[in-house]
Amino acid sequence: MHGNIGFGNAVSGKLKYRDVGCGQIGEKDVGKEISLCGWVFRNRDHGGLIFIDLRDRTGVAQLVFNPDVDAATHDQAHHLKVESVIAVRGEIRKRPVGTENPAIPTGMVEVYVKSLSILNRADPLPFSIEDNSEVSESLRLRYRYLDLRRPEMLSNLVTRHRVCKTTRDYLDGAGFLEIETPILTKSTPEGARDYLVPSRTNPGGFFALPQSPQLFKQILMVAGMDRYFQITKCFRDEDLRADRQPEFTQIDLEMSFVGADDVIKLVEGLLNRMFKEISGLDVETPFPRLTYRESMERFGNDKPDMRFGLELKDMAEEARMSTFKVFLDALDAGGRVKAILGKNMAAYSRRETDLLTQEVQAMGAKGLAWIKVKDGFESTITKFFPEEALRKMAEKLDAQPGDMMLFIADREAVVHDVLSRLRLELGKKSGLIGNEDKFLWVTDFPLLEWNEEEERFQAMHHPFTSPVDENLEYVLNGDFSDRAAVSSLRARAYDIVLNGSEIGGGSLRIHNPQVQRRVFQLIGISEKEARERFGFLLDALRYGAPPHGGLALGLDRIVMIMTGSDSIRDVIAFPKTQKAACLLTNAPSAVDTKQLRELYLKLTLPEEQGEPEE
RNA sequence: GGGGUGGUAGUUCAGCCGGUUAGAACGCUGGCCUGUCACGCCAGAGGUCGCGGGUUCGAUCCCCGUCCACCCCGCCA
Repeated sequence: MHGNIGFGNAVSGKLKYRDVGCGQIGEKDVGKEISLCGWVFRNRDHGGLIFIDLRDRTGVAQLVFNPDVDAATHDQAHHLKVESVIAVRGEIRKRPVGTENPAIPTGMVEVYVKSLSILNRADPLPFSIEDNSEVSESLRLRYRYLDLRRPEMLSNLVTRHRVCKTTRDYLDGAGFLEIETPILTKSTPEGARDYLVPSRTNPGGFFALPQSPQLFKQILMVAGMDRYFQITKCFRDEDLRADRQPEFTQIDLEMSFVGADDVIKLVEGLLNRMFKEISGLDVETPFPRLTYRESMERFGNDKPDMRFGLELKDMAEEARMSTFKVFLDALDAGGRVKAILGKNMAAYSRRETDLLTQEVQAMGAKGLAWIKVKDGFESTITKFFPEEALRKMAEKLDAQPGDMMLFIADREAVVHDVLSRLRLELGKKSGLIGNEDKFLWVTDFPLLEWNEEEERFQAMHHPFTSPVDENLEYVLNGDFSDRAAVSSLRARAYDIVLNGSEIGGGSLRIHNPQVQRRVFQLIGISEKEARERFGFLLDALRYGAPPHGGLALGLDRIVMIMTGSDSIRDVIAFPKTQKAACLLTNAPSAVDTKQLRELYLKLTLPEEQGEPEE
């Protein structure tokens, strides 16, 4: 339980509600007369003696109502409803020998209640306040104030608070200023869909809620703030997942006159301290680093879970030794043949391998090739391979008898995508995932990625990310029609990955207006467009912009991992559903036409589904 | 936008291969109980089977549509 609350000073008018928290009484207090407040957690009415567990944020205390102490109070207690809020006054006594409860911190003592006042009588609850209750999520969200009474939810919010507190302490100590940036801001072109806010005072004009404070923090660097941070909400109007909310919180920071290593070192220090102070874990720094390229080659994605092996192995050489058309065709078409180890999967039945094949097909692969390793090699495709190739492949994968080798041959993107997902699944299934937290930096991201639909390049990180020094000359003077050259540009960007989850990312920014213009050009933003959308940034870069860079950490995801939560909703006090609705307040909801008129808005809803009228 | 899982008492679930009175546990209400801690015992109340339509003599069950929650793909620089 968190912190020592100054309950002794909690005075409202002349009435002193309570002396301490329920969880704070102990043997040291035996003999004292005190006041407690809280919620009726459990009610054990023996007719004569009545035991009530009184709960507040600090814990639980057992109250005893004895008719011999005060008959009227005892009678009152007889009618107490669960989750009612009460205040009691009574004497702390040691529990009789043999009736102590070692399961709770206050279990050695109990409060003999002399007087009781019911501050708020509770109706029967829609669900009970228990940690292990499996109530439907919609009910929990609708009655969030009840859900949050569960100790587990409280504990999650306490952890969240402590992450914020540690962050503020650490960054303050490192010379950072906490500065707020606007929530009503300008719509950005690249990236996620914006949440829009119409402007009454500027008819037809819209604010957007920030997807991140990116531009403002860069402007703060130009303003000479040197080191900025903020724990702030970001908004993205995209579809939700178990670890994604439409509004989420970032620990956002930016520093002047730094290189990537400075930012990385600072963040390693922050995370190290967080995990030490909150989880009691000593996270080793510096964290390992992988380049994007290496991460893709070895794990198939840019946020590998480093808690287990099962690395992807390139099998092009062995495939070339074979006469297996599927592999050869993939290679000839410029694709890849790679494999992963299926630990202890040689016993798979035909049915099971078929199921696995269906799975990878659902992920986008054309098929799955497999070779079981027993005394020899067993598969319908071994006949296409010389013995030497089979042995080499087994060696690369460190396959032992009893294992199975799993191959995907396709375009590189498909091979990596499918195998990385397969790797995760196999890791989980085989119980190979260790329980030690594994941090990782992924560096040297491509500057741009090709967008098939729009047939143009777009920024992989964001358009303000600096290219690496070696690419600066090309960015400033090169010929952008050379797609291969443009594709190979790399960014001074870095992501921080924890247990296979991207918990943050950042970069060194462009602080030269000419470079910024050329990058806009690369991603197909015209001079005119750049002016309209980012004129203020381009201007700022002309009036003394220091080299700067920073990073943003996903607070919700960090707290999720620290608390072992499966859902981001369990670490947010008032989260939204998968449809981005708030079941507590019923937002979003319709507004009346007067409000719309004031904002110069007219609705054009799809055909009415309410009244089936002709 | 697509795929999947679920929706039956206040809650968590069972059930009904279409049939007359839809069950359990917990909770709730009343009673009994002076050492419990998920107290115990006895009795009782409690249902639009998510919603709309269809098939049928008859639908909680079958069919179609729809809404809600969750998981995933697309999407999320």
